[in-house]
Amino acid sequence: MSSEIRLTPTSYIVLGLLEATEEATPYDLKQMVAVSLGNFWSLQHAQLYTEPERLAAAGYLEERREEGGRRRRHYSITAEGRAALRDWRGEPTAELTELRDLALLKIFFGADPKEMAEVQLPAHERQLATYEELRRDVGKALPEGPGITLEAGIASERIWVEFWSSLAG
Amino acid sequence: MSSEIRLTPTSYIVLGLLEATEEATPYDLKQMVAVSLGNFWSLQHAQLYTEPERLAAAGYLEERREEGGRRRRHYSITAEGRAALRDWRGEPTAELTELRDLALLKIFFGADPKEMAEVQLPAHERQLATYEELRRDVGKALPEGPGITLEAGIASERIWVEFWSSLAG
DNA sequence: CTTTCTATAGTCCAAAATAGACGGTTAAAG
DNA sequence: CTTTAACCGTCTATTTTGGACTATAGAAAG
Repeated sequence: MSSEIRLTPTSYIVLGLLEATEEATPYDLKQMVAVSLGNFWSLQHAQLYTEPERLAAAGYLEERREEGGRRRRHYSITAEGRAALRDWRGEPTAELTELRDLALLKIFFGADPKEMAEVQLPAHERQLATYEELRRDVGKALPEGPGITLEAGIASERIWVEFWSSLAG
Repeated sequence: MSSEIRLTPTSYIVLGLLEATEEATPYDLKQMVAVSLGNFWSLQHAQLYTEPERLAAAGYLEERREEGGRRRRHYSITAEGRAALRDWRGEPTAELTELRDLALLKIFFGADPKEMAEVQLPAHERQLATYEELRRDVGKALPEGPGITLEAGIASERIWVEFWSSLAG
């Protein structure tokens, strides 16, 4: 049944999304990612095709393939998958936020802060506005987890707006 | 002389560090990363051995190999390397911060926020303290770029301390 | 001196992730 | 019917990760 595979964050993203939906195609997953955690954890769409396959081979998911037409693959989570997800989720992590900011990297190596701020400030303002709009529109309806991450996103964008403002002079 | 290679952030990190030092071995680079941008842009030490080789093959670096003993490789940046770095640095980017936060990911999928906060809060407090200490000790001596990124690190850690505090109840 | 310990320094491999090109299918509009 | 747009999926090359593994140099201990 299950060969040994390493479960990565990508794996848990797939498991987590499938726990909430009972069944989904990679394309469905792609859509879900796009509107939710894609905002704070980027991943390649190709991975949403290969990862479920890997997970299915290891027994964490079950695959059902359409007979006719597109022969889409539909995945659902197994008991084993649920268990793995539960274990992972239950284990708090002390790992720190990893920040990958190209603009900051350039500045570290001597880019002009003011010029950079002129480009970064509007970008972050837009992002902040998007999040706040999201909160206004669907905030109340969100499950606790996504609600909290949305707040985190807003808090962090606020900081960046402030930060780049200070450099914009 | 230079075959075509794709220059990634890793490439510019190597070029940027070498611009500041004239000459360094991969091990030196590793040390530099550890004390500076390693804080906000993680990379694998093995890359600091393979990347310079790649860059040298493409003409962006020059390699000098020790004759005796360890036969260490010493790299220095070429005019071509400097030009590439200058171009990259001069081009402001609108790309947003990419946030990879395992704790947030777990919470998104239903982990207990309070439990998580108990682990995350002290971790971020420690990190914030480290940065502030760094600023107190060497802050004034830092070049502009690293100084700004340090400020960014501090601002961002402050937010996280605040954020996790609010969840710790 | 020779062993042994520690910090230094480098290499390697398998697996996973990325970038992005490319190719098909379905449905709807004209 | 045909065109177009939205939908859906696969592929390859390259880069990155994680982490095991090896080796050298110098200092300290016997």
